[in-house]
Amino acid sequence: MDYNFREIEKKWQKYWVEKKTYQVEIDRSRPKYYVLDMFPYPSGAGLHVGHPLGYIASDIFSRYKRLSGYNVLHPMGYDAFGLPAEQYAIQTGQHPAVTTEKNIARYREQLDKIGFSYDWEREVKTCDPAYYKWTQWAFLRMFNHWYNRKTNKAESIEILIAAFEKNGSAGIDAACNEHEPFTAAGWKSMNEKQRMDLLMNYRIAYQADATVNWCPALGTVLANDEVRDGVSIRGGHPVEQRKMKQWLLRVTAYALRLLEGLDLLDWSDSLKEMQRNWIGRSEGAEIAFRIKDYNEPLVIFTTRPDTLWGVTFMVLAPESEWVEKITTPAQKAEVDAYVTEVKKRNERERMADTRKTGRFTGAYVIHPFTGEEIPIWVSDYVLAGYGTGAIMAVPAHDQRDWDFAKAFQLPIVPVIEGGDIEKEAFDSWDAKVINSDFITGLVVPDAIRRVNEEISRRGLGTPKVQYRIRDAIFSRQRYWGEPFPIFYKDGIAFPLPEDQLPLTLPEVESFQPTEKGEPPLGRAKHWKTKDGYKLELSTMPGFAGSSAYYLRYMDPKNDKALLSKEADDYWQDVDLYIGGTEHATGHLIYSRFWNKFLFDTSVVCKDEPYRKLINQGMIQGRSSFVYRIKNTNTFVSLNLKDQYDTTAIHVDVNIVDNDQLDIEAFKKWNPEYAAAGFILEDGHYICGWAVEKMSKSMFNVVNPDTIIERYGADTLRMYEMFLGPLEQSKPWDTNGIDGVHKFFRKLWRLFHDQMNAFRLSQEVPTPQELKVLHKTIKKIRDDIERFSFNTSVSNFMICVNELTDLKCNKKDILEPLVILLAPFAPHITEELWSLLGHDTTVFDARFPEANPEYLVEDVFTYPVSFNGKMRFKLELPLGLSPQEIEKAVLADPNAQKWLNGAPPKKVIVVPGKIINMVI
RNA sequence: GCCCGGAUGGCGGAAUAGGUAGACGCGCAGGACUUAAAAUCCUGUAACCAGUAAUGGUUGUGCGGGUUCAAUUCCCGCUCCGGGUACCA
Repeated sequence: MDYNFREIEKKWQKYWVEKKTYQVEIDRSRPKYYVLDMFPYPSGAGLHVGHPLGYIASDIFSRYKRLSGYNVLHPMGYDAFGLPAEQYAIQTGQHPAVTTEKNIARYREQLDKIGFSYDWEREVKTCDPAYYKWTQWAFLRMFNHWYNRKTNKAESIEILIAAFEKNGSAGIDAACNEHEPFTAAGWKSMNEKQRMDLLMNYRIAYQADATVNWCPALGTVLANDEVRDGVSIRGGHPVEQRKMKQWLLRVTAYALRLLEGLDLLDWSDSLKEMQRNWIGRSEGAEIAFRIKDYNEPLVIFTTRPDTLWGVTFMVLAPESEWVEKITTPAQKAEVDAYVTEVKKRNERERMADTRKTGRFTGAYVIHPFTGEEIPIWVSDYVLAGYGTGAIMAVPAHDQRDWDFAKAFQLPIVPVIEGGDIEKEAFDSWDAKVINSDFITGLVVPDAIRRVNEEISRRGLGTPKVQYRIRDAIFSRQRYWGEPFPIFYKDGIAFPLPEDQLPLTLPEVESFQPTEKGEPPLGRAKHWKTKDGYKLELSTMPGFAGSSAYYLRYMDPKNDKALLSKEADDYWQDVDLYIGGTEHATGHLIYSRFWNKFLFDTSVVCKDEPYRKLINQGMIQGRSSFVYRIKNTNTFVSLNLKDQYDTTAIHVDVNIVDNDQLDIEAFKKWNPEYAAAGFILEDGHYICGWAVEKMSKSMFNVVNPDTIIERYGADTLRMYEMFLGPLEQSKPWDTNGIDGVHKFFRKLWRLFHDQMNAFRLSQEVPTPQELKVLHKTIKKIRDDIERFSFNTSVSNFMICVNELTDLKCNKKDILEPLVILLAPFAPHITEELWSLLGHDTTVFDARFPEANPEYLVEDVFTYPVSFNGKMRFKLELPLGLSPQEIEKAVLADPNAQKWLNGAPPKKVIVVPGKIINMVI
């Protein structure tokens, strides 16, 4: 074999480990560059060819940066806590730590075969106590900080306590939960429990009652996607909405900074837009409506105060505490029954069902301007968690209110000009307001301003900004996660001292909840502090460990700090982050929040963690089908199947090559088909295909190991890039892989003679050869800089094709080419580099620069167009002026033919580009 | 419903700043080498029309308009596909 990729790849992978080629240290003589991949959750299924797509791209960029003189940090690790391992543990009794370790080993083996330049000395695993010590540490810091809205940052809780001692709650502007104001004297008179309860309203990591999906039979909180039709997917047990004490992170305090920070990031617009929608800033006003026969007003939030005169009813969320307070005795039975009914359904179901239901409470508010009585209803189309959990309904101009009004025959009063409110609600920003007292005749934005002024003046309300984003529920009633460094004394939550971290996950004999309904940690023996106080039983969610992992890579073995000042100062932030869009609103929000908190508290020097971010597209499966004639064991080839009545059956894509079925392998694949008959076309069985999600059940999973075994890692890497633009989703289709593999063989032959002996010429290259090389250098540099790796592969092919045509085997041409290709195909290039006589890695070389001198052209073949259509080509010297070019073209017999004797109306000459004549 | 992408040969895709549409690869067809096959190499390959042929012409980047000497590229209006999000007042 000429190009022996198996031997070459094994040899260099071993070399890299032995020589520690990819180990990096702080080196102030070189600029840093930090390239990060979103670390994987090590599932039991291993990697399929879709997973490495982003890793290959980031690896190419890392190697390119290294060759360009940067000190590149390119680490990898595992997001190792998580639900699948725990579910598996419940089913099989195997400890999640054991299965996780096994899966990690398998991932590592697969990753190593692809030839990545990770510095494995810096590997992190979120389930490692040495790692999660710092997750717990960050949680404690959040517990001990509050958010000061005056300074716009997190500050120590001690500062807050000092302020309380001096002035009570007066003068404090904090992101906090609602509570009664108090004086300094009041504070001083409080006991410890009262003070701790009060401070809990301020902490950035705090405990509060939150509405969750609670499954009593399983004894745990479930995520929305684990519940369907009011029962748990696993086991079919009923699930109810319940308010439960949970740990939360005050992400909302950072809403504005998370929103505004986006502007400076080099992320795709679509991703930023997703985050903006998730944060969901909306400007409006809070308006107080006096409740008839009641002292306290009902406060609502609206973005359209201009529609105040169109309000015909009010609606409360079923969970609103107002419901119980104001419902009249006559309505009570009906309302209670409704609220109970609604509470059985989770939020997701309520949102999915847009039919309007509700009940009248019997109570009324008084309209602040007209003095009219307006009925108060209760309905589940109003969400408890947004705004104040109550709305003013304007059915003429809000479709949801319109639907509700129609369902319950409530009046619909138009206050905005235009539209047909008989058919649907009407909404407009540039229409005029009607029927509305002092704002009648104003356009909507002016009307809003005017109403806001008036309600402020009369003390009815204030302009307000609402955010859709909510504080993150941070506790799970689960085993396989980070334990909280929290203990309870007399029912009060206290932080564990920092020197007792990490608080390691205890052993339990079962991963099920306890009989009392406590989380699995309730089973742990001695789950107490040294002094005998009970420790928190819930654990942290999946996003805890992934929120600051990029920082830990900078200084992974530090046992004194999350990272040293020195490491932070040198590595700073992630220059390039590559990963999937699925983390747009989870990890990427939490991680930014976490980083901003650490920034506020001077742990890190950067306000944003990920400067540039690229979302690689998903690789979908390309399923293959065989067609069985109904009620037979005979299969008919794709193009003949219409002559029969057939059933399409998924067939393992690994026994299909270029859509041709390997019939022998097919017979062995499933005993049912051992005796099958086949109707062939041209001697082959051709399979049909479809693009579907890559999954076991579709038999379309392709494992990178299989591809590497057959073609080598360099071919896999290049082919994944060749498939199309990085950010686009595309099906995995091996139909083109031969072309890439042929490229490597062709490249190999440039360096070797017919006997496969390495043979290069020392001759001085011709201008033509230099041009091919330098043209390629320029293109590859451009391609890499804009992450257009698919075109790089094409350009390498063109280069090798042209050098083959020139029969060029000159060292001065091929040596730079090797460096150019090294980021893409590290194994073959290391081999060629060493054959070239070097005894160090090719990655210590310098990336070649294009010399424009070799690219200078003296002639250009002009496309000559008539009315924009290209008709013929004309070669002219490049030095000519537009006038000379025009003269030369008009003199050409080809032009005369098209001009047909008449002079052109106009001639456009763009030197070096095009000639266009208008006739 | 709303937001964001996308649509180019038989297929994946290219065209980076409005300037030769279809680079590169696959597939397919024909040929060379071979007893044969594989591998390799060479040639051709958007569609349609005319011609034995070289060649010539017409159409053509989802659809309909527009701007321009010139549009895959910019603008307006649609269709379809993918993703995100959804009673957020």
